[in-house]
Formats: sequence, C-alpha cells, structure tokens
Amino acid sequence: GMPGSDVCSTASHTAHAAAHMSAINHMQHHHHPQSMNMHPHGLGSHSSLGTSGGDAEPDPRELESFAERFKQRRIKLGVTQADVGAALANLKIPGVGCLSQSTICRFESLTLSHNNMVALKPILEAWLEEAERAQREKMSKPEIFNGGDKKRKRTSIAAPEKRSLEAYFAVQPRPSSEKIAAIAEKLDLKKNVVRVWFCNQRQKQKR
DNA sequence: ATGCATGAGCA
DNA sequence: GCTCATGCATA
Repeated sequence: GMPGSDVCSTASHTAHAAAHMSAINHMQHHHHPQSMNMHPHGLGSHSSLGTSGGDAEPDPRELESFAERFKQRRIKLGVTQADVGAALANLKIPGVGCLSQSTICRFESLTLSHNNMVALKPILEAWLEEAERAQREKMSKPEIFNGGDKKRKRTSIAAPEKRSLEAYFAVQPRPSSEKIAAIAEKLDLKKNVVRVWFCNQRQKQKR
C-alpha cells in the first residue's frame, strides 16, 4: 500500500483546497558525483546574471543571512513553519504550491542542498513580503481544518541496529544490493528499510 | 527538529 | 537503483 499523493494540508490548521503542484521539485541534473546543477525550469535559479534588478546571487552568505532573517521575521509575524508552507500556495506563483513544515524548517536551518536553497529563496522571499504587507493592512483568515484518516507507519530502527548500520556505512557507504540484503538479514530488518537508510544517510552526509 | 519514505527523472 | 527534493510521522 502506498498512501497519500497528498500535497498540501499541513499539520496544525490552515487547510484549504489542495491542488497539484510541485514545480520547485525535481530539478536534478546529476552527471557527476557531488555536484548538481540547477536547471532553469521555471523556479528558483533563473539564469539571469542579475545585475538588473533580479536575484540570483552565488553568494552563500546571502543565503545564510536570508534564512536567518526569514526565520526572525516569520516568528515576529507569529506564523508557524507549517503556516508558511501552506500559505505559499496562496501566492499564486506559477508552478508553486505549498510546502511542508519540514521543508520550511530545513530551509531555516540551512539543511537543504545549496541548489534547493537557491530555488526556494525567491519563493519564501515573496511570501515574506506578502505576509508583511498583509499584516500592515490587518488581514484575517478563516480557520478551517480537514479531517483525514490516512496514516502512514514509520519504521523505527533500534539503537543497536542503527549503530551497526553506521559502522557498515563507515566502511562502505554504497553497499551492493546483495550486501544490503546480507546486512538486512543480520540486523533482522527489511531489505528496503536498509536500502533507504543508506540512501538517506548519503543524502544527509552530503548536506 | 529529524527519521524514514516516496516518487520523478536519469543512467 | 541512485540522487534529489520533499513530506508524513514522531521524538
């Protein structure tokens, strides 16, 4: 079973009509390890050289300071990360829907890939401006919420097993399918769980 | 805030 | 079957 292809609907409240979006996503173009390249696909890093009133700053410091400023302003507005994610859909930016609390959190803590950060920055920047404008004119929103009973189960890998996985990862971060199967059996875990664990470990390590 | 998971796109 | 962006569930 594979639940939800749900897109919006965030944790706390602020639920609204959902739509299919996702345009910020899937901008990968990997051909070499450790190096990705943004592709002007509509979002984020357009290829403007940017001296003419655009954005696009290859400055990592600017990203960092923006993330920090963003969080600070967001909190002053009394808005949660989940609220921001859901509100993005209201910006009506072509190809931009909502984002999850997780993503907003990761943006603020700079725990997304550089490309992802660069792509999201203009969007969150737009939200921030809109939110501050809205606050100026005292806007209020209705508060409805949806009831959904589609749960998903999250596997929890016990500490001992996790330690083993980390040990394996240290010597071979990219085990073969067979090796993964062997590890899975030794640790009494589903092979897929082990495979995904390695994937996530690599992604995390890259960050 | 973070762990485990999904899915698109590519090789 | 990986990477990458992203999300649900949960610590």
